[in-house]
Amino acid sequence: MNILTTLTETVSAAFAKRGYDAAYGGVTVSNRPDLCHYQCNGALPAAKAKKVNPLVIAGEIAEELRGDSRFASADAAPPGFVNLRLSDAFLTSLLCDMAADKRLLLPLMERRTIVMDYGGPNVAKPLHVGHLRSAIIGDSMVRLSRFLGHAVIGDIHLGDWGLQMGLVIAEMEERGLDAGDVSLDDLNEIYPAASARSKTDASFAEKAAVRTAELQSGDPALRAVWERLRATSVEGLRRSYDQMEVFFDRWYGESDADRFIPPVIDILRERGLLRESEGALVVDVALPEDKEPMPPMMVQKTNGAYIYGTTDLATLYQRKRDFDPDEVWYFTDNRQSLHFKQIFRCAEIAGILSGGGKNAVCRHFPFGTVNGKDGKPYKTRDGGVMRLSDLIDSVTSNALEKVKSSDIEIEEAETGVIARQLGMAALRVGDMQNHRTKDYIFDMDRFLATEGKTGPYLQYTAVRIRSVLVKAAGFKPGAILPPASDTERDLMLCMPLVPDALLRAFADKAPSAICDVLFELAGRFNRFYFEHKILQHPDEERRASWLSLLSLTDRLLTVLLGILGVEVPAHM
RNA sequence: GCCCCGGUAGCUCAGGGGAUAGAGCAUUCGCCUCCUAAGCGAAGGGUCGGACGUUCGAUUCGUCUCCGGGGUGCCA
Repeated sequence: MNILTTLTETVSAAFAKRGYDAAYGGVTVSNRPDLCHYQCNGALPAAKAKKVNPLVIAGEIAEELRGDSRFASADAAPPGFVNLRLSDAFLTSLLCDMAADKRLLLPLMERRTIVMDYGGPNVAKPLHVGHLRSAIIGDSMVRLSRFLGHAVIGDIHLGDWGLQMGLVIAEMEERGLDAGDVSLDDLNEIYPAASARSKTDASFAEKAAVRTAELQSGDPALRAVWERLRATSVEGLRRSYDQMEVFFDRWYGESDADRFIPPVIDILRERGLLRESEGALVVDVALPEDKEPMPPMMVQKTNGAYIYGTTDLATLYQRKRDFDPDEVWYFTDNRQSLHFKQIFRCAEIAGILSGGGKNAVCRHFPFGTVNGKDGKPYKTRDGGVMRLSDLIDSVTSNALEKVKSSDIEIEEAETGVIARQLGMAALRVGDMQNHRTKDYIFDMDRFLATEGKTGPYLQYTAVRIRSVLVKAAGFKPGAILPPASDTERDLMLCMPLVPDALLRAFADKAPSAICDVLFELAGRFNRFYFEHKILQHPDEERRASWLSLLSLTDRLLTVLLGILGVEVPAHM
């Protein structure tokens, strides 16, 4: 059980016992660590409701809690705070329990089947930083959800069936290229060129639209070309995702949903939801209570081709049929918020997600834009889109320089692996320390810096701990003892907050909560480490306790970093 | 036009009705005869964009406003 829930239950019971609403018993980590470890502010609103002095209520609650041996103190403070300090004995036994439990005292949650969509790469375009965000947030949510007990199916959902394919095919025709001749690099050049051309050349744009419609209607020659292009692209995508250690259980694409478009259209037609509008087929999804504009969702374009809304709907149909999930989660750019609202509503109205006594819930978890130092979307120096593969290469080579200039001697053979681990940690933590929903500024130098709140800092902390544990191989770890200093207590007090951070990250789909607790834990450990010379300590029992505390710290760091997809290097 | 999301220290960001608004970077000053100094400590630095309102209490909630970003049917 996590500490905040436990304490909230205790304090709520105290409120109830004194005749107040138990809902006032919410406990939070104190914002005045000099005064207490945890606090409850509920006496203030409780007093407001009853029109009495809040300090009196706080006093009653504190008195109620004072007999509880888990607290070293329970005090009322003006104007009406209840301040709680944990006893060293309770804190120590809590950590002993934590050390003995593989799951860090977190029970498995009720198992849900969740399909997660965190890829969305376009097979005609190279990966860029936007895909990085989707990939690492999604990947972390997969790892976290599995840790908490859920069944997750990660799907890359390739963008392989839209206008982008028609554009590429049309451009290849113009250049007289055969699909077999097109390499990954060619493909990465052809699409932007075709996209640009379509904006100035109307007849070319028309041709691309026609090719798209033909491909979607099953033209065998185009299908063959498309298959070749797709294979070339997927090979490159796999390489990038593998480098990042982002994994998917399914490599389905929009094209795999194509065969489910007819049944979906049938459902929409049977239910009388389809309407012709300006030559296209649309479904009305607006509700009377909508405050924001809610245009109808387009299902079929004037020229008969389908667009991403249609394939997304068909994909939902497929997911319901194949996985019968409880939930479907999407991690994409927040610019697609309206789009997802539309398809979720459409799916709901059409009943695509119901059946078998289970109604799948769809949720979009949007994220902000990755910007450069100028605050505008991240670009290369010459203003082009920064390719993810270039970015990874660049961060890895920067990391390699740092590894080579390290004070620690590292074998030549290891440097490459460590550089990749550091580079990916820099990218992942650099991204995820920002709240998911916000834009952030991408600054590789800062992410990879020697000092600061970075992925490598967290890794370094774990590396130091492991180094001590290796050197301590001759000593036996023993039971964790009550803290011998303030810095040790501070370290210990941080540990029960780890399960809460995981639950918060899950509730908000925000890995930044995990980063927060990691920096707190690592910072407190480094202070402890600086102050106490573990291996030199004369008292055997104390030393044994510290070794156990180190092991627990290491395990907490490793679990948290593992959920963020960050590995701990052997040396650094 | 309408609708979303931001504006907190020089920079990058936390916090989100309550106690003295916190980190990291940068700046200045300290700490390796001792387990990895990619570490630790200290100092300076804030009218929480602006105005009004609700409240015992607002950086946090509401209204308006300024600035920035995004969305608003045949791209994804």
